[in-house]
Amino acid sequence: MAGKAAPLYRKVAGDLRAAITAGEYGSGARLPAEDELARTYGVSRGTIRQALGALRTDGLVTSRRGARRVVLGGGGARLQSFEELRSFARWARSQGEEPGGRTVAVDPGQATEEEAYHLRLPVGERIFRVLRVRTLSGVPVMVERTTYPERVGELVAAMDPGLASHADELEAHGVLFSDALHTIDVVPADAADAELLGCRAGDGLLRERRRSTDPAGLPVEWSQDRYLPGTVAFTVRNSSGSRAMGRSLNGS
Amino acid sequence: MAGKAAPLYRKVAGDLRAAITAGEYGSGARLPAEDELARTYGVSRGTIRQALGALRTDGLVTSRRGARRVVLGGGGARLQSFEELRSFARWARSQGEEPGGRTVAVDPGQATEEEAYHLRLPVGERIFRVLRVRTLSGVPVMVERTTYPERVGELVAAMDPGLASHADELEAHGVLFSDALHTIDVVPADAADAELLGCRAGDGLLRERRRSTDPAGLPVEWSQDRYLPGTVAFTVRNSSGSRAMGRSLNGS
DNA sequence: GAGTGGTCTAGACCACATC
DNA sequence: ATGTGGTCTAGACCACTCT
Repeated sequence: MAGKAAPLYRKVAGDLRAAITAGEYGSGARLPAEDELARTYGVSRGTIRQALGALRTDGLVTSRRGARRVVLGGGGARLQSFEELRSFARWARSQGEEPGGRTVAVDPGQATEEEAYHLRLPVGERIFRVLRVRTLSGVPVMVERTTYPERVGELVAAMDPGLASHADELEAHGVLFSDALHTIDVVPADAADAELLGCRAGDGLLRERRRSTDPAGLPVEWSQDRYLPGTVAFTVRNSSGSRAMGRSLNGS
Repeated sequence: MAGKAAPLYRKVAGDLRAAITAGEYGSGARLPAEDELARTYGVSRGTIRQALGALRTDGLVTSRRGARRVVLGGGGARLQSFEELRSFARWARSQGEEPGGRTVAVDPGQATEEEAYHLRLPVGERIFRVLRVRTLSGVPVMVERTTYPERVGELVAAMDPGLASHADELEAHGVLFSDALHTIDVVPADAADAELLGCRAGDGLLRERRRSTDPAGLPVEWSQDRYLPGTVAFTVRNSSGSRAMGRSLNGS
């Protein structure tokens, strides 16, 4: 079964990515020139540039006008290359971990001002609040509090409480996750966190708040995840050219 | 004095960005088609696409084949748009805060295995370790432990201990920061952190570890910053198309 | 001065959304 | 059926790096 034909530039990017991680181009090595790559792959320079652009935002190579591109990545060691927007379950599987989830509560309700703001709904609109505990290989590592707009919440409410991945199930129902804005900080565990995660109240937890939207720009979730210290870390790459990250004051 | 001529696509991107934040296109509004923008700006469609690509990675607009682009950003409210790779001092100033710094210690030494790995140097190579306390409006908010390769460390060692921005000074000496890989997690404060930040040992601190490289791909610093809870949060955007972020196991 | 990446153009075809 | 964005081509000129 042939998959849906990938664009040319993705094939080229995949090839180069593989060549780099396979060690054909070590750290600090210089890539072939764009014109040369265009000849060897039999495509135009524009396509090569599109592929190299992807490697650039992945942080695998640098580029500066006038000089050959230089390989940045792993000096022999593995530097995990992260793709796309990933749900907890998908990320866990990609790490060779077994993701689990237990839905503690699903409550319909009316949007507070904060929820309404993040979901772009009128205050008081019907929403669903879901509280879940997420596990890796059976060990609780994260508490997830998510607010869904009604149309999405209804789907979630109907799911098996032990389902490992809500995201997969939602996509099967046509709810797609396209863009997300994340805010990461530290917050003390409250009583509920402490009980669910088996830590002490007041312990510092790694918090990720996230608003996700579908391809049309409609918010599909507003979530607040709290991770036990030492279980996960977040990684971000950025470049002078491709702005992808920032700090912000307070946790507001 | 005319500034160095900005590329066309940046002007277009700036124009559109301004139009969006000025409210000409509210949240959910549809942008003009690429062809129309190309005509109104008198440039080719490729240039328009380059500009729109920048807005896309900024998280200002979505895009899907077949449909007009949709504005994502703030529903009337300010959604701070972060640019580029920023030093602590520059970021603070952009937030209207007064950044400060106090260099506690500068020690020449030999690279440990970890330092050597991150700076891509042989173990035992000469490096400089710098310990600084960073303040906002005079209040300590962060402890910064940075390891520099010798050529950079020598410059830092010669700087005024009260200098607010090492990055500005380094750039003036031709040391440029181009790419960075950040890892964010939570770590308990040690005795030194507690004293310098005025918290208790064991308190959870927000930790950012960072390796920065120059435009040629050479590492220029390996840093570990520890922030007092509640002082800063990190924000990240990502999309299905432009991969920019990931989680990783452990803090290793 | 030769090589290389950054920018820009003018056109083409296709897949998908929308009406 | 039409409009729109995604992909691709083939050229061009310039700014910069390297030697």
